[in-house]
Amino acid sequence: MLVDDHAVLRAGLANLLNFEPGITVVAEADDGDTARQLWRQHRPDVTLLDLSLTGTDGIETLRLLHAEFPEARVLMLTSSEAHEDIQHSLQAGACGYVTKNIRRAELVDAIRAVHAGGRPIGEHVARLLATETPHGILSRREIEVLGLIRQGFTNAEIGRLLGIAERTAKAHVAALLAKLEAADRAEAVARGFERGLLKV
Amino acid sequence: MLVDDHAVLRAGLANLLNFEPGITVVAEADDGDTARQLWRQHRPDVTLLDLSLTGTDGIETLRLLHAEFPEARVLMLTSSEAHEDIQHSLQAGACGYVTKNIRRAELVDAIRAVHAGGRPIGEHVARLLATETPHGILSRREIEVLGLIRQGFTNAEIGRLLGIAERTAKAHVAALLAKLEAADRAEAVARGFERGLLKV
DNA sequence: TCGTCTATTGGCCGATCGGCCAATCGGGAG
DNA sequence: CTCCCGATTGGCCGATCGGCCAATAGACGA
Repeated sequence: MLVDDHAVLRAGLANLLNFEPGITVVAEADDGDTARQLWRQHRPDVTLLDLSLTGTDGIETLRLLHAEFPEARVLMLTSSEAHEDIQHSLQAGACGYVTKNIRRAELVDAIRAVHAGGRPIGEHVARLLATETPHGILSRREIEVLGLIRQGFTNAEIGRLLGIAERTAKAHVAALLAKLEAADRAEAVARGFERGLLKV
Repeated sequence: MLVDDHAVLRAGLANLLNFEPGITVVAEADDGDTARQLWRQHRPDVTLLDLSLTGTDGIETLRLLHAEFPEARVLMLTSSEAHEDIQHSLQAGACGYVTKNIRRAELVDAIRAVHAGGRPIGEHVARLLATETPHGILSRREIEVLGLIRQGFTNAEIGRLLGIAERTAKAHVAALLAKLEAADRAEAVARGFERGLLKV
């Protein structure tokens, strides 16, 4: 089963995969809710899932699907190379993770590996996981503050909104800037989006 | 000719299009420079171009290609729904603009329309252009500055990087803050992501 | 050709930011 | 029962920001 919000990619991929012996695309979905519904009907051996879906995002869809059907075998096929996306996907129950830059043969290999019970990680992705080491995870308070920074609030306003002193808000900002390795709040917001802490 | 950084999409699309009578994929490129080089060799009737390319981006590639070969007929095929991307693509010489959510038949129609001299705008895209009325679309320069803000650069650094005065960088920042209705650069970055001007 | 839009630059100024130092307190881990 | 961490607060200060005023030149569409 294919789950991707790009109809063009789905059509092309379906066409391509149907030529592979032993592989048949039995269903396609362009959003998470449809995907889970179709899964119940078709029980596909393998599901290719994109992260960027309209409505329920890919991670959440994966989480819900996995909660309902722990036996579902899902291979993430996405363009994101974010460390968090990989980690969250695998933690949410994905069997594998490959990027869309993968070549045709490698994708087919990965699909067969997932079907056989393996947990393939794209070569490219594996390299990412090996090298990158995030310096620290944000506390809840810091994520909350980051959400307010995103909305353009000053430290004083953040303090007022959270019922704390401006000085304390500044401390939280300083802490999250360090953890995100950001030079200022603007870069912190960008890092937040990149790490999946903030969503569009 | 196909220009897209996702090998999976190119492979699928090529496979699919080669089944359409009268359509043959003569070349594929995954970056802008390769695209222009291949165009010189193959002189394709129609070029499908994505906006997100590594290195020279899609708009710049389009601009360069159009400057060298004004007769090139390019159909933008991308996932961005940002007003700026649509406007800038058409101004840079694109014959048409469709999103990857388009269905197979519509894509084929659009390709034939471009070949015949038309300027097709995807149904979805047309609706976007008609309905949404943002306070103002960002200029290319402003988007460029926004990209630097995102990376945590100060106005002085932005000026240095772009070879302009700090004062001018400040003017660009002020302009984009107004257009994005953002209180500060942090909110501007967030708005940039929300509008699809910035990508993860 | 005219007017609009964009890119460019200047000065001035109060508000805000981010960094550095240090401190208390409560809670979870070992 | 300690130790470490996160949340909280304080003062101080140079750097940076964002707003307001005005101006020139080139490009592009009507």
